[in-house]
Amino acid sequence: MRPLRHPSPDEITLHGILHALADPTRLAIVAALKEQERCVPPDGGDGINCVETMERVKQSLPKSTCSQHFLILREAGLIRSERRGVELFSRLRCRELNERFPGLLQSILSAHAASAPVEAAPVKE
Amino acid sequence: MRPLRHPSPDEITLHGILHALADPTRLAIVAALKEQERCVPPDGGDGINCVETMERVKQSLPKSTCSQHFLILREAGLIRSERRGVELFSRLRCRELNERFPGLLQSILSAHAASAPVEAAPVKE
DNA sequence: TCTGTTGTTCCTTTTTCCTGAACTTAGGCC
DNA sequence: GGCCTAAGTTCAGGAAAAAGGAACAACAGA
Repeated sequence: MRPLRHPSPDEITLHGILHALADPTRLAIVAALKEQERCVPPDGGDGINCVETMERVKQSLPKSTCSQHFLILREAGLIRSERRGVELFSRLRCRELNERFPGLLQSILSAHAASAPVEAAPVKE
Repeated sequence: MRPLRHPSPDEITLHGILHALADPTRLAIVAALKEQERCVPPDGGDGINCVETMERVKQSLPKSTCSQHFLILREAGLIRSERRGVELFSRLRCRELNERFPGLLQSILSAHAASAPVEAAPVKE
């Protein structure tokens, strides 16, 4: 099991971020982590593990696919992950991202929220 | 030669935009069109053709590849293209994009400008 | 009409992505 | 300890997407 690699702020590239967020699943994961951060300030508590995250995202994907998605998000510098026991807890690197590319993550997540409204407000029948 | 298809504002998706801009060449094209718009207000004049755009981007790619890039940008709703004679003139759909996803394009282009400074200001030796 | 330029379409090669299967790691239970 | 289970990881195969060459279409100008 190789160690978790996290890029330093100046190693984070715009291309890496856009590529990571261009995938709907990964964007949903990031949105879920952001929501967690909003609910459990400061700094989103201790993060969420992969299973819990995928449940919130309401997608059931093979474990290998999830692992890849989290790897890409981590290497893009979007999330910081930490192994605790057998689990992997991740959270957004909001502060660093906002210093590196001010407003970028916020505007993408706003656009995401606008185009994919929360399912907590479903259409009544 | 099939007609040029442009999505209406509400057909424009965040995923389409992020996917289109996740490619370095396409991001550079969009940045070049934005720069054109800045130099020739309002609305960037009549647009730039593909050859001229690729020259500003300082990339020499096969024509087929360029054609594909412009197609993807167009179908994502980022640019509006128009055939005039044998040429294809394109320009950014700034206004519509900003109404659809406020601040999104601006923050991406700002991040791009920050991470890839213009080569007009090279490091002195 | 002929020629050169611009861009498109098609098709093949290359690259990237997805996923099932086997594996690693850690915790719980007897 | 031995065994089992759950959470992720790694790897290899096939599927999907992107890149690029070649032939083509459309127009302008001589």
